[in-house]
Amino acid sequence: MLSQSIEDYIKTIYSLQQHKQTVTTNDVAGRMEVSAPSATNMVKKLAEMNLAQHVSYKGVRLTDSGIKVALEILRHHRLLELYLHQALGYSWDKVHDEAEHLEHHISEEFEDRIDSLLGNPQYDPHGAPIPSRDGFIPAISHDSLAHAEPAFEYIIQRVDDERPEFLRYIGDVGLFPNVRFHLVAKEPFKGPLTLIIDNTTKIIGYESAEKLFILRP
Amino acid sequence: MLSQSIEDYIKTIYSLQQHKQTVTTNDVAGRMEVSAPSATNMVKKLAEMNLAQHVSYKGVRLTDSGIKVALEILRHHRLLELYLHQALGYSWDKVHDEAEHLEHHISEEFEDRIDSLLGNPQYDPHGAPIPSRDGFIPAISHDSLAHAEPAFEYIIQRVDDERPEFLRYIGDVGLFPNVRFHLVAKEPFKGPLTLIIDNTTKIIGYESAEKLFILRP
DNA sequence: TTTTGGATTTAGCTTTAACTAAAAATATAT
DNA sequence: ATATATTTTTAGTTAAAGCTAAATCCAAAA
Repeated sequence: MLSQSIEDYIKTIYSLQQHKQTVTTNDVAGRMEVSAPSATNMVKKLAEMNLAQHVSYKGVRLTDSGIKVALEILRHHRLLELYLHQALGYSWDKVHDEAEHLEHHISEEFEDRIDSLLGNPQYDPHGAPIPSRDGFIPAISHDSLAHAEPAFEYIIQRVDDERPEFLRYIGDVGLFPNVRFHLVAKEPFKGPLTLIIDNTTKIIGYESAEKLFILRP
Repeated sequence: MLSQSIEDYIKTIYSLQQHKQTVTTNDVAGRMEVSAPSATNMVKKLAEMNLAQHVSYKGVRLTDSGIKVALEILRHHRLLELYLHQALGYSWDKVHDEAEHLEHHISEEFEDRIDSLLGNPQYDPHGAPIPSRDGFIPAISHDSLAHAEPAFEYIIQRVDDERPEFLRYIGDVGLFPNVRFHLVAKEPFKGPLTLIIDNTTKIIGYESAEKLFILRP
C-alpha cells in the first residue's frame, strides 16, 4: 500500500509530464506546495521504488508502473467526482476537493460499485476522461476554444480547470460539457470571444477560452 | 483537525468506557493492537488536549469534549455503514471495514448529504444507534437474548458484534434487526437457545445470543 | 574562459506515532 | 510483612515526511 503522500506526488508528476516534456523536481515542489528538498527526497524514493526515473539535476519521469499507479488514482478521483455530482447532488465546483480527500481511501469494491451504479462512465462532470480499470483512457479533444475558427458551431467537451471560482463563473455563463454554441467572433491579440448559447450572446476572455476543449458537432 | 490516529484512540476509549467502569492504558493498547507505551503516550497527549483525563497507573476517561469527538466519529461511521448498505448494496458484514477507513475523511457536507438521502436515520444496518449532529443517541435496548425469558415473542433490535464471520453466520440463521421470532427454550449453564423464526426452528449458542439485543413486540 | 545567478541536492533538524528495553508502581501470594 | 509477579510508565530509537541552511551543479553573461 502506497502512502497518501506518495500517491499525491505520483499524481502531480503525471499531470506535469502530460504538459511538459521534462519535469524538474522544482516543478513538482511548486505544484505540491512543498519545499524543493522535500520534492527531491520523494522523487529519489519513487526512483528507488521503480515508480519513476530520476536523473540528478535533470528531471523526473514516471515509469510504466508509475503511470499505472497514476491512472488508478485518477480513476478513483474522477469516478468519485461523477458520483458526488450524480448520486449526492454536489455542484461541479465542489466535487474536486471532496474527491481529492476520498480518492486515497476507497476500496476496490467501492470503486467497482460506484462504477456500475454510474453505468461504467467515461467522463467526469468536467468532461475529463476516466481511465478504465485496465488503464485505457477514453478519447478526448485537445482543441481549445481559444484556437477555434469563428463562424462555426461547437460543443464543449471538457472544462480543464478545477478552480471552484472558475467553474462557478463558466457554469453561470452556461458553458459545461455537451453544451452546443455558436462562435460568433474572436478579437485579435488574445482578445475576447463572442458566443451565442441558447440564443443568448455571451462574451468570455481568451484565458477562459483556453480552458475549454471543444468538438465540432 | 485531529489526526486519524487521535480519532481512533478516542473512538476506542469511548467504546471501552461504555462497557467498563475504569479503562486502563493497557485495555486501550490491547484493543488498538499497539504496544502499551504507545497507548500511554497517546493517552497523555489526549489529556494535554483536554480530550481525556488520565491518572497515572489508574486509568483514562474521556472528558466531555472527548465524548463529543467520539460521537461525531461514531456518527460518521454509522451513517457510512448505512449508506454503503442502502445506497451501494454492500452486505452487512462488509460495511464496517469500509466505513472504518472512510469515517476520517468525509466532510461535513458529505455527512449532511448522506444523512438527508437516508432520511435522517436513527440506526445503522446492525441496529446500532446513530448519534445526532448535536450528540443525542437514539434509545436502544440493552437486553440481550441470552437473558431473555423463554416462551415469548421478541424482536431483534441490534446485533452488537462487527466480525464479518459472525454477521454472516447470524444473518444466515435469519437474525437481523427488526426480525420477530419466538424463543422456545433455553438450556441451563449457558446452553443453547431454541428459536422459531418464520416457522423454522433454529438453535444458536449462548455466546451468540449475548450479542443480540432484543425488544418485546 | 571565467564568473555569477539560479536550480538542485546534501546535511541535518522537527514532528508524529510507532517500537523495545528498562525502571517504577501496584497488586498478589507466601 | 515481605517477596514476587504484573501492569504501567520512562527513556531512548526508528521511519515517514516535512522543513531550513549550506553546498554543489549547470547555464547564461561578461
